[in-house]
Amino acid sequence: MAEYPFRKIEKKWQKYWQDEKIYEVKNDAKKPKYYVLDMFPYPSGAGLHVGHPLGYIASDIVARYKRLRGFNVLHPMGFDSFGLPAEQYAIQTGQHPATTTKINIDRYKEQLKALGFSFDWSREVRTSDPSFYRWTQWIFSLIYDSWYNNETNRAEPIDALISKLEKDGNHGIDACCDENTPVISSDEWSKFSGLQRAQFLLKYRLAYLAETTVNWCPALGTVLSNDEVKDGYSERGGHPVVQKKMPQWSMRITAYADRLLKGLESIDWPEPIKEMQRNWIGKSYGAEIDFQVADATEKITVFTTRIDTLFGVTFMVLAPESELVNSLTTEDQKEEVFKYVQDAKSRSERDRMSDAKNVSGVFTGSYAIHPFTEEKIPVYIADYVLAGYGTGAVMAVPSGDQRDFDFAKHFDLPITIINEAQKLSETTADATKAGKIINSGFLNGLTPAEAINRGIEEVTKRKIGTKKVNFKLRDAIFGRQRYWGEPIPIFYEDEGLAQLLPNENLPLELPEINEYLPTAAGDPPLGRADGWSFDGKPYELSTMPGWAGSSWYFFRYMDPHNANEFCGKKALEYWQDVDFYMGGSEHATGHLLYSRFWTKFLYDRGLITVDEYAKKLVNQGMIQGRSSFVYRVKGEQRYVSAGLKHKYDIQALHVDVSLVEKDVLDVEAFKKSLPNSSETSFELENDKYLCGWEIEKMSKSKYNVVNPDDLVQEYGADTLRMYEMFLGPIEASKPWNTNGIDGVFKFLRKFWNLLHVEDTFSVSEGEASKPELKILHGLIKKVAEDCETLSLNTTVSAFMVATNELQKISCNKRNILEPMIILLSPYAPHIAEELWQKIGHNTSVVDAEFPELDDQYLLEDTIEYPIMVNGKMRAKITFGSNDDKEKIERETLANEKIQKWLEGKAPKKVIVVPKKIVNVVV
RNA sequence: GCCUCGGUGGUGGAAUUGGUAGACACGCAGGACUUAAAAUCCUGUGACCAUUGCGGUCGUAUGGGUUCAAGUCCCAUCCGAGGUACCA
Repeated sequence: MAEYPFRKIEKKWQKYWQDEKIYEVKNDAKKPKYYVLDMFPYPSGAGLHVGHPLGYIASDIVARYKRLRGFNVLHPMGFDSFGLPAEQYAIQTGQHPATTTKINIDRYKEQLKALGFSFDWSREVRTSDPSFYRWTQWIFSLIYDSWYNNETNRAEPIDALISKLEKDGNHGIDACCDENTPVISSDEWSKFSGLQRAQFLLKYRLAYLAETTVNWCPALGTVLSNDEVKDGYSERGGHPVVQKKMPQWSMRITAYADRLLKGLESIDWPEPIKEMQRNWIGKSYGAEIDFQVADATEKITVFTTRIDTLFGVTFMVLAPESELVNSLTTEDQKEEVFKYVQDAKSRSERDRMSDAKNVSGVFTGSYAIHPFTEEKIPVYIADYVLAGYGTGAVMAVPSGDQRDFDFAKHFDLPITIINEAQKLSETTADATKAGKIINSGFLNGLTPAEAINRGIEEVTKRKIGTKKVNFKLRDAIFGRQRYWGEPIPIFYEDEGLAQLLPNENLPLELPEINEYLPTAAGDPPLGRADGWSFDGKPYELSTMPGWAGSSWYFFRYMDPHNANEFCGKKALEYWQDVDFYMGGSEHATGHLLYSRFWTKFLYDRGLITVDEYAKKLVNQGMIQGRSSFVYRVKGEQRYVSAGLKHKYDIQALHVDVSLVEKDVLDVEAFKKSLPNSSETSFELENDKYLCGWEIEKMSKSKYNVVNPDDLVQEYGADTLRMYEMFLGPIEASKPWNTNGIDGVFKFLRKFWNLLHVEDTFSVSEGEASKPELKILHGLIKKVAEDCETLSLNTTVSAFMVATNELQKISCNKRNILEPMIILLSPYAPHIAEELWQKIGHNTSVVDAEFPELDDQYLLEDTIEYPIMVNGKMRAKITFGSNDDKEKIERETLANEKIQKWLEGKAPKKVIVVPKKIVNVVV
């Protein structure tokens, strides 16, 4: 068998593809378009590991497949190159983030090119490139210059709002805006000063500056968005995060909450992602109800989704941050309340969460009056009520809500049953919606669903409440107190009035600074830049968050070199949207939500033709590492094999996976890596040192990182590509394991040898036989189906089977092998290209046509009929050829044959399954 | 706690959606070639029993159910992964 010279082949074709610009794609309106997109990577210093390319390989297969199918395929790649790690590195080393970013990008590109992807590198984008971020800034300006009109249900230019204000004031304007926006008349508007107008408009702008409670990370010296905080720690670096009030640039994503929710119905995204976005948006239907405070003018407004439990309310609770706290606290309680509120303020988000099980709270001294029973109910303050959700106050129904229940038990407050089906224990409430309402005045006898409607009706009638929809979604904080991000194109007038930098001054490029730390005064790093001002008026010092550039980059690929627009009209009309988007599910509530938001915004402003940018999304699973362990006897320089470890008191240590093959440690190599190797001894089993293993996240510190470069060197890119697909379904997370890669390599070598005799290329010109055609067409069908449904792992198996079969019958016919090369090309492009050329073509295999499927070869020439005896399938009778006109005849025949077969068997009961027989497809 | 997926040989995983479970690959065992090893090729490989009769029994986390027929559908339980969390 001839060797398959993968190293030579892969080098040769990668050069050819680059030199001949094979993968460059034109905005060619004659062909139907297909846009295959990968989530662009953040170029980290560690380079690619084998987990990264999984998605890229799958999408590359789809891209190549679609190209064979006659589509004009856009398949670009770029880099999300602003971000924290480069800046952290800069702080430590003083190296400019741009420098390290460039080094990392070069390495990524080299690694990606070695894998033979069909990316059109001429369309590469980098978010940190001024020619790119000038358009990120431009979009920011546009968002700043817009407001959300609830009547038309879309974003509109702020000018439209201004003319409305000039005419009628803001009375009757239904818009998304700051909650505390006063109603003003046109007269008042006209009397406003410039500053007042600007401040007023900020309440409406979709990008706005406002005093907000933010997630502040002291260690990173910046604010973080909700999705960047995990369990009270920063996602990057794992530093504690606290709540802090400060003026911040924000984006009014809440204006789009409903449309972001509704849009999910129209896109083919994985259900878990949609579910996560739904939960994140968190729409809930309910009502707001006012509770009058006894002997006072104040009212407490609460939001509830369970107005049917209204008569179960026995107390009320305010958030510590609630504005009502001061006015409702009585003189006696002042000290206690003050202490509690201070305490709540000083605790970090993390502390509050870890403390969730401990019930805490304090009585204000005030009472509210239940609107229906007129009873006096105490008003408490507790930190389980969140200031940021609903009204920051709740009506507590201890019988139906666990938190209220715990609180009531702790403070010995009454608990009223309001549903006949409620079953309370000493420790649990029951939120049932099963039974009928009891003890509830006019709601008695209704089901909870009926009672909710009836309740809303009643409070509306009495003008003490209204139907209300609430969202969990918060506006997105847009400023970051960091250096390595897009500067926000805003400068400030003398009175502190924010002004947009005129578009002709974009891009506003990042200035050079001497150090990447906050200034002595605590300002962001940009405060260090000399002359960071527009005509002497200081620029905004914070930069944009990581998600800014990634929220629209997919449009830039359509027209990446356009110097006049973010993307040309023609390009947008042609490419429209992404047909196939591949990436990780970790971006569900970050990038994947923000980018939908920006898309809807751009759509509203008439800049694009779609309001969802990705028709189909596929999540590739995460590839975990398989860490290997050696076992050292505690206190000794002695290592024992895994099977013997139970005999000793041992310590498990990570060992570099490159020293381990099939769980057997290369003892000599391991010895070399130890400092005092001469004193080290090893206890083996069966002359081998066996390692233990564990599945963990792939990371440098666990010594379990498998680098694709090594595998490409050893087996070739084609083998690695097919092996990664062979590993299992693309969506599944799985540990990396190189053990099976030999099988795939053998397959490619076998395929190579179908077209070679010894080292000489050889195909025959004979007519293909029916069995040969059957193998080919079976594979055509399989590849086509699998590329559409993305079950790429089974395709690799199908290739192996087909190749084995062809080898067995020594088939080397051109008519069979030429189409097979085309079928193989999306998966193993280098070998396909080489064979394609050898078989006599002088164009690239990417320009080939996908072989046409001829069903006739796939029809069975025999049909099997099942014979059931006593409920078990006992036999199958095989007969007949597959001709349509014989169908009926055969069915009759089937029954006859079955009867005949049964003769002499004397069965007790015979069931012939008609469904199956009828269903046999001819 | 809640939501969403999952649980199939020694391992990764197939199974046309209700029709002979375990394709394909790894691993393992045996054989061929070799002085030998590696490489390569061939054969076997779910478990148990019978293997001088070509077979039988049990098997898709567990327990029930529907059906002539269940890995697949229904109910309950257990376990694992991911998401989310005082969201009223």
